[in-house]
Amino acid sequence: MSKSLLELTPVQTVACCQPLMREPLSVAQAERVAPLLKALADPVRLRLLSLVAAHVGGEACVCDLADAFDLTQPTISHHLKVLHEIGLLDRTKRGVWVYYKVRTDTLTDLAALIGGTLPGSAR
Amino acid sequence: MSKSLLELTPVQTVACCQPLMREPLSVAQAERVAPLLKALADPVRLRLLSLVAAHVGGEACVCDLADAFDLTQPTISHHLKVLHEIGLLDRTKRGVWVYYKVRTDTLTDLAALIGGTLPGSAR
DNA sequence: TCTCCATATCGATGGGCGTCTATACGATCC
DNA sequence: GGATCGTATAGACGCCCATCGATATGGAGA
Repeated sequence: MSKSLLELTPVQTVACCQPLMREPLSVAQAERVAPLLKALADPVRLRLLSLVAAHVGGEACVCDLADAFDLTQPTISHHLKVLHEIGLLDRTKRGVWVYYKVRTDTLTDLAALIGGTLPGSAR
Repeated sequence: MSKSLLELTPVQTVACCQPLMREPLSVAQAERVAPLLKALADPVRLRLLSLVAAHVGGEACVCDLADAFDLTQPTISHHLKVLHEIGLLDRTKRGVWVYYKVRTDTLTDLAALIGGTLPGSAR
């Protein structure tokens, strides 16, 4: 688990209710979460993340991904770097190829913070 | 529930697993979700949302919120407008005051898309 | 070693956005 | 109706960022 990333206490995470909704976020918390959301807040990066996750083995190399977009290779590489540096993608080099893999824990923490883990809790 | 907002099928929502991780997001889906995340991806707006949610009755007027920030009133007003227009805040005018209220359903849908609704599903 | 291929870095550019000041709107009260 | 108070809009400015073309890096094969 990546408690350190969002700095959710185990209680907050386990309590299974929206920390965002329970008590006011501190300035520090907000400034730590915002960059993560900013990294996600791009159509290309959302699709990249989803493509990587849905790929066989949960990982994909750049060559697998670039074809899905009408963008240049440097641009794709840039987006992958953003996702990697923020902690949403793991990066592994095997031979000439670089494989990216989704860090599910980060996404899970983020979702817990945003919406909690209540299945039918819309009220 | 606001299925229409993110356009999650009931199955995707109920299936309670990360749609983002299950199959590649369509271009249309990504372009619909990204603005929502972009609206959230700002420290001030995160804190605004959280302040509104944590306020008594789940709603707060601008005057309650502005004091928590070192920003001008128009700037706060601008951020509230962004959150309102994207569907994260409801807006009600009572007399001279305007009250904002968090739309929990939108947040819940978003969280379901990002991380699913699995309590301890980090893997 | 030379070449080729996959990926990353660099520098430039155009557009979007967070913030400000100034001002407008609209409701309440005297 | 005029003053006042809460909130929103308008316009301007500076910075960040998505994208590009050009180039660098570095492993694999001949």
